[in-house]
Parts: sequence; C-alpha cells; structure tokens
Amino acid sequence: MQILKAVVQPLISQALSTMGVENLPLDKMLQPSRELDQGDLALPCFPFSKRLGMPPNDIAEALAKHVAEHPAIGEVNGVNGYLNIRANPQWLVEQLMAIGVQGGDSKKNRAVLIEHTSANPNGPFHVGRARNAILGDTLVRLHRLYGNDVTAEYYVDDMGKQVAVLAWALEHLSEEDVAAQLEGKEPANPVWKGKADHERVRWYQAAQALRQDSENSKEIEEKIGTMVHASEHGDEHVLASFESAYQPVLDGMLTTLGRLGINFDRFTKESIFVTNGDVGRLMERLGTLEINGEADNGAQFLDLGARGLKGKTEFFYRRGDGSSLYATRDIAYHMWKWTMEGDLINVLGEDHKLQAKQVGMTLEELGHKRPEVVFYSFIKLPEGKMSTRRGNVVFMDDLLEEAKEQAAVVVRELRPQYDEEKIATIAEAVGTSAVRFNIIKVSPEKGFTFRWEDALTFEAGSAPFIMYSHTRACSIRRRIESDVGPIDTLLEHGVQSPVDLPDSLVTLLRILSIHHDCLEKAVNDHRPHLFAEHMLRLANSYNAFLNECYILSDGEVNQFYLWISETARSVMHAGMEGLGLVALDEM
RNA sequence: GGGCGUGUAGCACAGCUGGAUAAUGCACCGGCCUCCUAAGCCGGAGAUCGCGGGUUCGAAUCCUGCCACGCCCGCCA
Repeated sequence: MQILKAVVQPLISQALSTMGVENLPLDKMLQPSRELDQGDLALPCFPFSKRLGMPPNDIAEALAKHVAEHPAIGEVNGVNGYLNIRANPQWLVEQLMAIGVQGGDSKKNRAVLIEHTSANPNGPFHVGRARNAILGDTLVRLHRLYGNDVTAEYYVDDMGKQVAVLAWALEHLSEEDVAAQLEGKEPANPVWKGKADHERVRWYQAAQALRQDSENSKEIEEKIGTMVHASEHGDEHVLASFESAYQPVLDGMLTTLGRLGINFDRFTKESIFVTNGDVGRLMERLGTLEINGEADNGAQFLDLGARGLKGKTEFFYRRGDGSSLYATRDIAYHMWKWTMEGDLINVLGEDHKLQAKQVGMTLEELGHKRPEVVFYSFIKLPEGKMSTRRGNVVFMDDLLEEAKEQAAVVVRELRPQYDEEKIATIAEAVGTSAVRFNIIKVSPEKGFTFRWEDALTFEAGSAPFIMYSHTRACSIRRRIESDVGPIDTLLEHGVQSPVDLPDSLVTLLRILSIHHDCLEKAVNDHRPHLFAEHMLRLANSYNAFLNECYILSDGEVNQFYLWISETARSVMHAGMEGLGLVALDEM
C-alpha cells in the first residue's frame, strides 16, 4: 500500500533512530503484508536484532510504542518479530475521496510501442497462437490504463516461404485440386464459409502436401524458391502477388481478434525494410564490425560468442547469395522502431528466445538498446502440441462460438425473463471475456494446456465473476435512480463516513487502496496475471460488501455505502477495460 | 550434448529482488435467498512447495547436484 507507506516510512525511520538504528534500507524492508489479516504493511525486525542485542519480537514491540501517532495509522503492533501497521480506514476513505484510486502520482505517460501477435497470415487463428494476441493486447490495455501512450503494432510477415506457398497455391491450384489433395482430412467447417482465413488455408495445406510428396514436388519447390528469392530482393511484382494472397487471410484473422476486442494501431510490413534499402545498408554495416565473419560461400555472420553468447555462437545475417535472413530484417525493423520516441516491448513465443537474444546483442553491438521482450510458453491440447497439419487444433473462431453458446445456456437458465436478443448480447460478452481471462490469468512462462471445461467456466475465478460484480453495482445504481433519484444529486454534497465501518467494507476499502499498486506492478513487470488476480479480489470484496451492507433499505439510501459502491463500480469498469473484459450493465 | 524455462493440495494456479500460519479457484463437507442480480456470500477439510546437499537468525524463494516435462541449438520464418 504505497499511499500508507509514503506516510509511515518516515515515522518508522524516526522511531528506529530513537532506538539507535540508522541507515536501514527501509524502503526495501517495509513491505506489503502477506495476509490481509496481518495488516497493510510489515517490517521484519530480524535483520537488526543482532545490532540492538535484542530479540526480534522485543524490537517489534518496542518499535510499535515508538512510532508516532498519525491519522493514517489505525493500528501498530509487534507480532512474531514483525512490526505490523494497519491503515486507519477513515483515513483511507479520505484518501479515496481526495485523490481517487490513482494513489497519487501516476504521471508516467511514457510512449510505448508494443509489438504483438505478428502471426504469419496463412490461416485462421488457433488457440495456440492466441496467447500472444491476448497477452499483447492486455499489455497494451494495461499500459493505457496506467497512463502510457501506447502504439499497438502488428509486424506483417509479407515475404518468405510461408506466404510464397500460399501465393503459389492460389495461383496454381483449382478448388478441385485442393479438394482432391485434402481428401480424407477434416473437411472445412461450413460455418466459416466465406471467411478467407478458413478458406485459403486449405490451399496452403494442399500446397504443403504437394511439396512433401508428389511427382512435381521438385518443380514446385523450385518455383516457390524463385518467388521467395525474388521477394527477398524486393521484387515488387512478386510482393504484390503475395499481398493479394495473404491480405484477405490477414483480414479474416483480424476479424477474429476484433471479436476479442483486440485491435492494432499500425501494421508494418517486413518487406519495407528490404525495398527501402535499410536491410542492404544494415548488412554493409554489419560487415564492418570486428566480430564479423564469412563462410566459404560468402555467407556472413557475427561471432556473438565473442560477446558471451553460449551454445551456437555464429549468427548468420546474410546468405551466400547475398540475400538477407528473417533476423536481419528484424534488426532493421528494430532500428526503425528505435527512431521513434519511447520504449519497445515485444511479445514472443518461447521458441524465439535465442533469436531475440541474437537480435538484441546485434542491436547493442550497433549502439542501440535492446527491446524488452515478454516471452510466453505455448498452449497445447491435452492430446499434445497443436498442429494444423495433424488436425490437432482448436480454432479461435470455433472456441468463441462454443463459448458464446455455453454462455447463452447459462443466461437462459439464470434469467428466463430475458429475450433472445439480450441473451445473445450477454452471451457474446461473457464468452469472449471468459476466453481472454482464462488465458491471461496464468503467468506467461507457465506451460498452458487448453481445456474446454476451463475456458468455459463462468464461476468464481473467471471473467464472468468480475463482470457479475460490476453488473450488480450497475443494478443498484439503476434501482436507486428509479426509486429515489439521480445518483449525482444524492452524492453532490459529499458524504460522511460513519464511525464504525463493517469489516467487509473495510476490506473493500483496502483492496481499492492497493489498486494502483497492483496496476503499476503488472505494467512495469509485464505481468498482467497479477492484475487479473487483483481484479478477482476486488470483485470478491465488492460482493462481500454488498452482502453485508444494504445500500437501499426501506426506501432509504445509505449515502456512504452508495459512494463506496459507485467508487468500486468505476474502478471495476476501468479495470475490466484494462483486461479486455466487456463491462456489461446487466447479465 | 549445450542453452533457456517449468515442477507448489485430487485438478488448475499465485507467491520466486529470502521473512510470519504457503494465497486463490474447481472438486469435497457444512451454513446463508419474505430485502439492491445466489454467475453470489460465510465457514471447514485438504500441501513432506520434484528429490538430495549447501548458504542464512530465517529458504517455496538464493547456490549446487540429480530427476521429470517443455522450448531452442537452420545460410527457415
């Protein structure tokens, strides 16, 4: 609890010096309590026990007596060698009224460029790919909530083998060819007929099969190789044919993401850095570096082992034929990104760790900073790794449909009075939010196994749980507006906090008071799951508050309770926005 | 073989810049709807924190060895 710490730390420092202890790293030692019932802040007294020649518990107790009184402090005590400080609830109320939940100074406002998703535009999103998009978009939203100026960017891989295969297939294969080639495999889902990502991926798959084994495979490979080569040398005709092949696929993928509330500010094509000469100039420059090396056929690499890289130390950036590699273009892309104000954050799968390291080291070698990278582990199915080729995939589109359907079943059962249109609206919001939350609530480095029953859980610990708390706050608001009068009028003259506050209200107050701390940590450490967890606690404490404190009883409004409820409602609303959950008024 | 990551109740997961009784959800047991949405609230039971050593007043957290799983080690993207 930063607002309390700011007040209390100097007081403790004083108390310590009267006891003869100076120069402690108090800022680091004074930490948020582990458990709510211990207090709000705790100072372990073990480290200076020797210096004082006293047992930690005696120090804690003595310290508790020496800390000066302050309106912010509700209770100070020494237990088990810890000095525990509990905030005065009345003071917390005053702070909330005065400065809101922002906790004081959040004038960060840095410019941040977040690159995420950037999936090859060759087929529909599956759940495995979606972790990147959901993680990336949540980072974007949380940075914005925090007050940063964010650009969300999709780096479009518009050259190279994958798009080349797609372009070749669309040019050379008829619908019949594709159908014949994919016979025996799972047929296209008719639900997605007309959605280019689902349709064109079949051409891609057919081409992949033909490349693998057919009498023409050698010929096909040569043709594709020529196209790739041309694209890597910036051949505009070939690049244009690639674009007309992948753009509808990309549009389909973006439709899926849009349904999850994921949008981008900018799309940057990889090929730009080839056609504008950046990549050529970069390779020239890399060639002059002292760690540059050259293979027999003229291919060039950097010896990153000389800079401490372990394992494979040669980092190739130029092929024997003079063309660039993906990583080379990535470096040019990053140099371009660094020409803009602000920090860079990339969201990448764990398979890109080595590559990211190579790119980062090369950037440093060139005098640039490394971008910050958030890595995530892959999502797999209980049957194993997701693979389009083996038909072992869950498409995002199918998951979202299923989630909506399951949510609709629940809504119909719980709210028989709602009409189908309303049910559909709620089900869509609940379904998509649940899917996002299910993925964002676990830390990125943890391996994730996708299970339908987890993704479609709507109980405590899920997005709908948070959404539900918010709708209850909205519901109360509506009730009061219709039965009593406008909320603004009710609260316009300020509210008086009662002397005795119910436990559940105090808990809610304390959770609200650390809201900003949690957001800050989630943003700065790139750990959105921490904020997701905090939102669950907030929703839980709001529910408990509602259960205990009747805002409206016998036609009388308790103004203070109403004020707390309204504060929580707006905080929940903003927090949900930050997680990409749809904040419904009714559900 | 080398590099990186993960291993915490039956299941899932938080805590990992060292600190108290290891948090939360599901499942399990028991309470709570004449009152603002019970998708809820309250309580209970359930954990040798992968295994062994070490550092420390104190280790899930740091070091080290081992085991299991994942990812990477292309002049692919």
